[in-house]
Formats: sequence, structure tokens, C-alpha cells
Amino acid sequence: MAQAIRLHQASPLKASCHQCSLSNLCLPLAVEENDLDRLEDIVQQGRIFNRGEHIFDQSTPFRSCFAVKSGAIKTSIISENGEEQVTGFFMPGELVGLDSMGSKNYACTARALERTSVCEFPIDKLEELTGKLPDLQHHMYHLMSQEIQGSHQLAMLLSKNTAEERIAALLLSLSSRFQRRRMSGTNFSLPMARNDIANFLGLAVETVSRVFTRFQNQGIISARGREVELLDVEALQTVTREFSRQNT
Amino acid sequence: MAQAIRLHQASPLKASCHQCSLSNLCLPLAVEENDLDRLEDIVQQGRIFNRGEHIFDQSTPFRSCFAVKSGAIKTSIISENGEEQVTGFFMPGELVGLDSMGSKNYACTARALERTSVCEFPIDKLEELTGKLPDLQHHMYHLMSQEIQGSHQLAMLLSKNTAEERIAALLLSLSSRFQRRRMSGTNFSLPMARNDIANFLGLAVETVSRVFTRFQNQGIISARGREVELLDVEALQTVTREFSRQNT
DNA sequence: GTACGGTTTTGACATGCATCAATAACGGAT
DNA sequence: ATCCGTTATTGATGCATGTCAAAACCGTAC
Repeated sequence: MAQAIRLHQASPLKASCHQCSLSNLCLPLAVEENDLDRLEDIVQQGRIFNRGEHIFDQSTPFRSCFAVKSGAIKTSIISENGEEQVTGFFMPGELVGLDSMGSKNYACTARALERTSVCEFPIDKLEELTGKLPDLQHHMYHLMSQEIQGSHQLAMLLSKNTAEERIAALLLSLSSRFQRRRMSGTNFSLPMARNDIANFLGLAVETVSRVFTRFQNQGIISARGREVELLDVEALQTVTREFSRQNT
Repeated sequence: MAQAIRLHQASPLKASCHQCSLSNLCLPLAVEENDLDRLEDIVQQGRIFNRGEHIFDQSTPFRSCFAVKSGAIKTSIISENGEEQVTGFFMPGELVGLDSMGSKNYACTARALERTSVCEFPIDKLEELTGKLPDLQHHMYHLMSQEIQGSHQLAMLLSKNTAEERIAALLLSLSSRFQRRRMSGTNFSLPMARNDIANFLGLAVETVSRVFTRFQNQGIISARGREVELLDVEALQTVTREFSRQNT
């Protein structure tokens, strides 16, 4: 009874996972319809962040994970000497903060790349809930392991692939992530600056720029500023595999 | 009563976490003395693997995580084109397989670098147990997030640091991991070949070799084959920070 | 002890990308 | 619309590290 009432009187601060269009990507993905209320109970409808604003900062107390609702986020770590390394880009439906799970402080800094809204999952409540919902726990393990795998793939990209291969791989990754959200996988606008791409891929900005124009001259993509169109997806896929060819 | 009996009648196949010298590094670290039996109940005393033998293979069904008891393990991923990327080295007390948690198949291949013994944690039982022991669940989150962080650090190393800096960082990492086990942090034998180091750090074998001799000529280390002595730890730490200096 | 395959070291050379420098395009504020 | 700071592009040059090649070393098996 009480639950039924709460269901219809959702406070304005409470998110409604039931109605969220991202429920098939985000945490609700792993939660039974019946248990969805329990997830809604702990989630906090987050603030809106403007471009450049910090969602959280490295070395401050770790309190919450955040799901991107709209917009985009970049995470980065700063080494002792002040060097920044972009560690990831997060799009709607993706969970930010997993690299801090089980730690006292945030392991990285998260910044909004554009106007961005998020849902907030307080970590103590989330851990408690995953202890009760085995499927949710399993999903958390899955998400975290995927982040490990992604990071390993990045390491491989950085250590073995050329500038062209790295950029082709990033474009394809973004493409498939747009597609998951039922958006065009060939025509989208990059949420991040060339600088962020360069930093993420371990390249100089100038190199990123040069590769973009080279791809454009080859008719593989068409780009003006952040607007990108993938004209020849197959060619891009070939580029990422190019590396192997030479070694055969 | 039954528990007391079981305690003293440990089957030969069952590991004794109670008596393990690594219990302050491994999973028991996060488990109350009282609950240690429950961990022992699910752990399987693993096989011994000879150098080069596979503990598990990428893309085969994910069944267990493994804790290194003695010896050392390397994990690597193979891309579609057959390129190998070493993703990590695991020493006694460390847990292998976290990057596959929540997945159907192993995300990487694990090989013994030398004669190695392991403890095996079947994943279904481990997940069940972490649902019951919040501290253990928290610790699993912690371990996985640390693996994410480590991987991000590696990415940073690969994209921003010189060959010397990468190798200095690896030597220091190994040093501190030996020290945690109460072994000498300045005098140890590398468990892996130059080739593995090169692959892990995104370098050519020849470069690794050259840096080793350069360090040796500078009196920072002394190395003959896999035997290494760190003669000037401070100098090594300076090398890893060198990068920042120039940029100031 | 010797002989073999694999690993490590050393040298000479080539190259992809960083760096430096300058210009061009963009976007927000007035 | 205009201005100014930021971001992106384009060109010229240098260097760290990869690549190729060969020698030295090592452990292992016979």
C-alpha cells in the first residue's frame, strides 16, 4: 500500500527509472520490474551541469556513482606532476565513478563536456542494495569488468597502433554508442574537443587534426568542427585492422 | 559443532586460509575471523602450473578467479589480428580474473611465468558469498576498482612517458610488491622475460635492453639476466618524475 | 662436456609523431 | 555586426624509438 502510494507521489527530487528512456542501458537493465522501486528509492535526481563544470574531483571523498542522463562527461586523472590523462568519455546510459568503488576518495575527476544531467547513486546505499539483489550485484561486477577490459583495450591501442588506427577506433566506438541509443551511427557531433581526443589517445592535437583531414581527403569521413559524418564505415574498420595486415 | 569438526578435518583439496601466510594480502584480508570458514568452504586448492602453462584461456567459459599462492602469472589479450598485449603481472596474494567478472567468458589468457600454485574461487559461489558478506563484497569492489585505476595508470605511462620512465616505474612497482611480502625490495629476480616487459610497456625488446644497460652504466641498478638489484631507489623515483621537471 | 634453441645485448639506420611556429576558424560577449 | 580568446589547421624540423641484422649469452638436453 505504502509503496503504491509512493509510486504515484514521486517527489520531484526522485528519479523515475520506470519512465526513463535509458532504462534498457542503465542500471535498471539488471533489475526486475518488481525491484525497480528499490532502485528508485536510492537514486537521487541529480543536478544539471554546464560545460566544464566538475561532477566530482579526484581525491575528494567518494560518495556516489553517477549515471549520465543527457550530455556527456569526461574523466581524467592528474599525476603528481600535474600531467592530465583523459581516462574515458561517458555518454547517456553509462555509469561514471566505477574506478572509485571500494575506495575512500574519487580516483579521477569528472567534468561535463556539454550541458549534462545525471542521476546520482549514493555509494553506501548502492552497495547495500547490491547485497540484496544478486542480479544487480552481478551487473555491477559486469560493468566494472567491462571498464577494466576497455582500459586494457586502450592500453593496447596506445602501445601498438598508429595515430590513424587509434582515431578510427575511437570514431567507431562513438558510432556504436550512438547507435545503441537509436541515434545515427554515421552522423553525429563529437561531444569532446580535439584536445581531449588527443590526450585520450596519447597523441598531439596537431596529429589528430592531420588525421582528420587525411581521412577527409580519402573520403572516409566528412568533418566540420565537431560535426562528423562517417562516409565509409567499412574503410574505418579496415584501418583499425590495417595493422595486422602488414604483419602477415 | 559441525563447523568445529569441519575445521579440524579439512579435506586435502580444501585450502586453509587460516594458516596461509598471504592471508593479510589475499581475500581473507576482508573477512572476519568468524566468517573465514565460509571462504574456505568455497575455495579449491588449485593445481600447480609449470612455466608457460595456461591457467585459463581467453574466450573460454569464465568459471573461477584465481589467487596466486606462489610463483607469478601474466595475463594478456589477443586482438582479432593475433597481436598480443600483456595486460598485467600477478604476484603472490594477488587475484587474477577480475576483468572477467560478470562475463560469460574469460576476457584474457593467464599463463604461469614460473612454477606457480594458485587457489581457485569458483565464481558462482564467490558471487553468492559476496552477497552475504558485505565486507567481502566491498573488498571485491575495491580490488576491481584498483585494477581499473592500475590500468589507467598504465595508459598514462604508455601515452606520456619515455622508455626510461616506464621501466623505472615498473621496477618500482615490482619492488613495492616484493616488500609487501616481506621480501627484499632492492634485490629480487624478475619473474618475466624482457619480451614480456617490452610488450607490457609498449616498447621494443631492444629498447628495454638498452635502458637496462643505461641504468646499469649510471649505477642506478645492477642486473644480470633476471637478477636485479636496485642500487639507487631514489634515482629511479626521480626518473619517473623527470617528465614533470622539463615542463615547469 | 658439447651442441642447440631461445633469449638478451649491441649496433646502424629509418620513420612516425612531437614540437615549434604561424595562420585560420570558431564562438561567446558586448 | 565586431572583437577577442580559444580552438583548429597547416607547415617545417628534430628526436626517440622501432626495425633490421648480427653477435653474445644462457639454460637445457643429450
